[in-house]
Amino acid sequence: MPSIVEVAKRAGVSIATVSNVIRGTKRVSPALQERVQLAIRDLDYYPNELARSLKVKQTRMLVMVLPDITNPFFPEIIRGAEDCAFQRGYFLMTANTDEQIGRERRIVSALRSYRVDGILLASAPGKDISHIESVLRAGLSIVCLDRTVSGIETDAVLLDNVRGAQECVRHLIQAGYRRIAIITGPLKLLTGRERLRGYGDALREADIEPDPALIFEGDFREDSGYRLSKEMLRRRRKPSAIFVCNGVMTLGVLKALEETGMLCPNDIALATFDDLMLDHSFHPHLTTVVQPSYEIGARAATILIDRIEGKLPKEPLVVRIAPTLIVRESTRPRRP
Amino acid sequence: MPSIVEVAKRAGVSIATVSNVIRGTKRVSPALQERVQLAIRDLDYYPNELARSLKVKQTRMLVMVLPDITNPFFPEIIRGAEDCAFQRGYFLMTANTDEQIGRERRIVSALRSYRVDGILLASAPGKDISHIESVLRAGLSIVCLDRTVSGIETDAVLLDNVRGAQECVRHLIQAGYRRIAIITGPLKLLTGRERLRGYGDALREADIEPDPALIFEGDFREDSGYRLSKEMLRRRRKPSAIFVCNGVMTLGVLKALEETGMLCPNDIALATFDDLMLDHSFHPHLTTVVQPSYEIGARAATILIDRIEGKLPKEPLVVRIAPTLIVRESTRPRRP
DNA sequence: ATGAAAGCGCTAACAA
DNA sequence: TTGTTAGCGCTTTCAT
Repeated sequence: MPSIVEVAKRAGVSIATVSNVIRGTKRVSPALQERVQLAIRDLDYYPNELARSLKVKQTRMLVMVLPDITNPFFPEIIRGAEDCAFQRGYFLMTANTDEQIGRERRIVSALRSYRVDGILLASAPGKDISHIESVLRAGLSIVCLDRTVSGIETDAVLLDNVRGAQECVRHLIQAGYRRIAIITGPLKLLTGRERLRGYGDALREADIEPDPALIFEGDFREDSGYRLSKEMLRRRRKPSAIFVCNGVMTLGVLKALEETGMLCPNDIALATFDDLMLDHSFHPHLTTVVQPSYEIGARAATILIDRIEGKLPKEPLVVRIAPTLIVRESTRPRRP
Repeated sequence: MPSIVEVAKRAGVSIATVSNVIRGTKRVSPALQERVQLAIRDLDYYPNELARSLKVKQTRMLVMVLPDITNPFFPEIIRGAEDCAFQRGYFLMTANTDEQIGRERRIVSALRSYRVDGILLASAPGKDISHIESVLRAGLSIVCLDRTVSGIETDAVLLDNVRGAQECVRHLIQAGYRRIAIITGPLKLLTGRERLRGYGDALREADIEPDPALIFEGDFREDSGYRLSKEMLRRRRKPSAIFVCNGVMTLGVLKALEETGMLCPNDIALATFDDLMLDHSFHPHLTTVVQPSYEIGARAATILIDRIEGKLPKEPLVVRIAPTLIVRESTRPRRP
């Protein structure tokens, strides 16, 4: 790999001149420009970003740290963030923690050593958040995504979970359902708690007292959807509708319904968070709270870069993004 | 961010000593070790990997470049590669090209400037592959994944596509189907061509002459699955079975079946590449050629690192991974 | 066992 | 306009 010195030699100029034509920092005569460009091409020269970063103390590198790259909810977020980063001259990559706080710590440490400019973080749940605190103290910018790290004050882009859940359950009520069960996310996650709150709000709004026997705490994984719905369908007093708090769990619920031989929406209505591309193939099509994932990613990246570039006031900025309810057949109005 | 100098000062030693205790390169007396560790902790010091990399000319950074992070086929590959990389002391991240060769070029350029040690590449299709050639010439290691870049000789980990398709179609034939249609991938992709070949091989093996009217060239996207199966189902002489060459297109096929009111497997049998987690929710469960994605990722990373560390003979190493056929209800044996 | 110092490839302040 | 040079934070050779 040639260095700037070799380029300079070949072009017969100083390294400062090479640097100037590359970065356009200073005026360089057309003749020299030409010669330098030629040398660069001839040598197939790529500036060493490590050296540059070392000098200017910024890498223009951003990393999105995700808990579970397998969750189909994330890819669009990445795309949104990537597009935004690129437009503003940053480079964005992705790293995966597998929901393990230990891996998250390791990754964050590595990113610190690589001196990335900023981190987009959907944190794995865990009580030991010292790695986040210390990275923040060190002056690295972090924007939380989808979930916050509790106990940490930082910029964040979150879905308006309460509202999404509320609108969805409200719709179920209007469609004539009253015994509405919920399969929540883990209640140690803010996301989990907020969606449960929206559920409760909608019920009380319609003067229905939330029934603890209809509240099932899942963990956002497929198996919990399966297990919990099996359990609820075994009961004598079954619910007339289920509201599932994320898409992956819904896969489990569908499996349980199939095994139980229950038909949706005739035997039981179903509404869920997250579109999983199932709408095409699964029958009936599911009523869904859709998150604008691309926008979430783009907003988060925008805030991160604004923060890095010092364009934001000191206080943490927390943005709530509104979801959209898409009504489909799985919640067809109930025959009276 | 403190530097090694500050650590040295605080510990009252030279920077060489600090470096030695961090890297364990040389013996350091326990007393000094202690003092250095303390200083590191006190200052919350993270070694500057940029500076280190600049000096030692390696970053221990690997990047997987993917064409479409939205395709559920990739996440497991990432996990496999990540685990392997981590075990061997490398750090792996992911970047996304969106199937656009232009983006791929930009990303590869950036990675070159960042001086990453190696690239795992599932290349976007495109005829201008100069960026790959030049990066290879520069001595950077690349391992191709899932698809090769045609015209380039480099290490690769590929699925045994011919065999996967052949076994699948062979199974259909044994189950009593004879008019078997195929929805292929883009035939400009090796993957697309190989799966078609396996299909043909299986037919000829059973003395069935492949019928051009049953061969439909798709593009691995959902819409082509939808469109092409609509078209074939409109024909007077319908096929008795469809073999779909990837999972995403199958979503489209299912949609078409539903709209046409055709039932599987009674009206038509269905077999497909790639498990999309649909097996739980979609009825009937689909006969599938499953790719061992995790293993593909892990193998690729292993080869890449071995290559980087000079442990491989000079010739490109091409590994074929065997898929597994999982037979489910969608290809139930035909009533005679 | 410890330290001094050169140098990795670049930018930017300064000189010419 | 162009060039010289110090220095970014680290590793490593060579003295001590």
